[in-house]
Amino acid sequence: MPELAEVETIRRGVEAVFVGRLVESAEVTGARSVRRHPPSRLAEVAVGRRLVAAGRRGKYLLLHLEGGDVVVAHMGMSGQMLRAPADSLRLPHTQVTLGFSGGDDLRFVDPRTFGQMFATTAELPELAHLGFDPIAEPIGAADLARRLAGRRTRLKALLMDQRFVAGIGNIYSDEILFAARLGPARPASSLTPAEARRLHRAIGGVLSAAIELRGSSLPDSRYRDLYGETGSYQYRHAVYGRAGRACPRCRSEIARVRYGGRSGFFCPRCQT
DNA sequence: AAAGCACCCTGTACGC
DNA sequence: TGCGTACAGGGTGCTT
Repeated sequence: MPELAEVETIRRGVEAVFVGRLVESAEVTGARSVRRHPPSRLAEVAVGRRLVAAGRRGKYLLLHLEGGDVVVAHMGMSGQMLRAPADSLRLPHTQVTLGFSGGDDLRFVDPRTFGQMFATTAELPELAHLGFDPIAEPIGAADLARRLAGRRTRLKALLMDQRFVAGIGNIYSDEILFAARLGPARPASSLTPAEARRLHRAIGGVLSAAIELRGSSLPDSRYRDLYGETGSYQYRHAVYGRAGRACPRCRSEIARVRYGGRSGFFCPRCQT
């Protein structure tokens, strides 16, 4: 399930491989993946345009085209963005194929089709709801503390709320809260200044470390980078998916809880 | 404002 | 072996 760290890894790959090349073709083989706009729109906007930059906002990958338009991709639960030679066989569930000059495709493969791609303008109106990006546009600890103060919701829910902060999902919210030694059900407004600083530090620290290790590829997750390689941050997970196992800090049992149909993991002893 | 839930979807794991 | 079912969850939208 690609979150900020995984999308950032993909972004870096796209930047290294495709920026500067010309989009020569755009083929949609999965209509649901481009459901936001008419299927023909992607090709109309992208074909004949050069890719000038690869960006990211939260979990959204941004392909900036010559002339200002942007192709946006969200991987959803199971989406992969893969580099492949243009003449190679397509994997099952290949939804969109962008053919670039030089003979390489950028292919969007997504079995569960929760992800999507669409073309839009440089102002990105579809992404206007997103909160700050903790890596691309971080805020200070005092600013974070102020924003937490007005919110009575649980910390985990707030970290996963894309309108509050963009890019954090189920895995990294759990890992961040463990690093900050804060319980997932703590009301955001209950944090002391010291706790808010811990949370601020944990957000930056966990996400930076996860990017460094090219994201998390869990057995259940389809996440691969542009080259089809797994990440390795899953080996650093302290709590996520580790119910019943020992907390790396205090050795007590990691607990699993459910909030609104989603599971969360935390150490009841370390995280208060 | 916050929380819960159904929905979209398919691969995987599990029980019988 | 094979079939049916539960489960996984990001985002959206609706209800409580």
